[in-house]
Amino acid sequence: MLKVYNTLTRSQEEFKTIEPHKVRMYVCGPTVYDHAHIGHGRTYIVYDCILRYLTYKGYEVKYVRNITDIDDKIIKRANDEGVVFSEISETYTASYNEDMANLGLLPPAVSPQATTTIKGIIQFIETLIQKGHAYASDGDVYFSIPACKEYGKLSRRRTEDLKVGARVFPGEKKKDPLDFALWKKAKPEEPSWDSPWGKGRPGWHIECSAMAKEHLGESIDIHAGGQDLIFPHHENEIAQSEAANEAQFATYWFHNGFVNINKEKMSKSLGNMVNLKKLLSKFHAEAIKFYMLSFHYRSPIDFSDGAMEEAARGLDRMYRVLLSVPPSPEKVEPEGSFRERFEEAMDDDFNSAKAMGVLFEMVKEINRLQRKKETLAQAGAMKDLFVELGGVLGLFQANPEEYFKNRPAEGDLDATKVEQLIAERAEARREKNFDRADQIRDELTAMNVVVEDSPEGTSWRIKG
RNA sequence: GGCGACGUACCCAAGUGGUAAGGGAGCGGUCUGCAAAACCGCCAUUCGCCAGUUCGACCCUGGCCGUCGCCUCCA
Repeated sequence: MLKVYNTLTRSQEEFKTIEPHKVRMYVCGPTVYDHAHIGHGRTYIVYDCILRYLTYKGYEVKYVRNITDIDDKIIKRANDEGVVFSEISETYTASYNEDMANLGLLPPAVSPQATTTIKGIIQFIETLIQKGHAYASDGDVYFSIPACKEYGKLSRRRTEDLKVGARVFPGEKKKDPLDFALWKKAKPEEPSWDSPWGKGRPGWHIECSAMAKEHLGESIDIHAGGQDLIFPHHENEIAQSEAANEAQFATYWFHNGFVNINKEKMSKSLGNMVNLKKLLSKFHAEAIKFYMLSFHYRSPIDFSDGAMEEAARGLDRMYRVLLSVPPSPEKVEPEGSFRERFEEAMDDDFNSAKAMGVLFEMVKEINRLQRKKETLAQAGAMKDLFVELGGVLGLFQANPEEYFKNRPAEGDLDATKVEQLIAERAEARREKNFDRADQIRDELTAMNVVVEDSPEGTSWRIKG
């Protein structure tokens, strides 16, 4: 039985969908004003894993992950660079999509953009005004917090507490300091769309409510995102959606932990941002996934190069199994309770760290079984299960040979040259000229190539 | 100030009211021309500190110390 932690109730609950065997899942995507960093990477890796596990469990999942392509930060960046806002949003949307693909994440069923949902957003706002939850004010439209009794139920904040720090700034047209903008009147030179309130653009929170409704309906099973979105973003989404639809917005709210650098939050001002593309150039995509999934998704991660390298070594150990064990000739469920234990871990609020422990135990068992001819078939059967379960975490999607040879390495490696040296070394070894053989190995080591001899011959890989 | 999270071996990291998964590193061994990989063995009497509840707590309660996050844009 799958149990999940729900931020809304702050407790673990049995997972029950609105419609049997179907899951409607919405994940807040990025605001595309810069390249994605590893924090984005973690978030989308985590929900990719959850998507895969739900699918493994037999659910038909409709996964929606939006792109916020109109926002203050985008406009600011466009102004700084003297280009139109769409140039910024298009550039970084493409960059983001490229990163997601390179990470090997399953594409969402729909990846809606704010700028193509304007009609739905306007309708949504009109509904809120009609129902008395929003008001127009000189070209802006605000959501009215005093009219919203349950406001604060997700973040567990009381409106009285929030008011202490909030105030209305000059130029704002709010009735209450906590009211937030649904529609923002366009300033001169700003990108804008026509609306019943004049030219303007949508506020950040309303777009997610509108996109979720358009693609998944009024009530959804899972709404997820980084834990920083709990307040105000998700709190506001709940307020809008439940006021407009008069139905529960999302049953389960998942929030993943942050990626910190040296125990500090990544931020531009601290200059400690770790760019996802840069990381992908240094490590195999699956090593990054492996690293992220070796933590519980709700825990913070203190990222370090050392830990990342360690993860890469761990994944190497797993891939070595894929390389060395022949596939089972027929599909048989191997002995042992590995599948059960893997599911038990994942059923426990997607405990991928625990599930990876099971995977490592399988590595040891497979290696044991493959040492003897009489148990080689069993090793193959277990390897098949190993690959299947690893696949649920998004791992083992690469060809093992290529994994070891095409991995990111310092500089370019001339594979032909390597093969040539290996052949030469094999010849030297045949002639028992071990001095020459070791000399060649040293040469290869200098090229970051590890040579391994076995009864079947010599293989090589790039040192991880 | 309000809300919240965390503190487990050298490092990373799961975890449970009944006595600590897994990985990395290290050490010893098997194998190997040498190595690598793999396998076998060793590696926390102890889970920030103190008190309480309990037959029994690392896991429950309270206090303290430390680290961090949200409350303004943020995955």
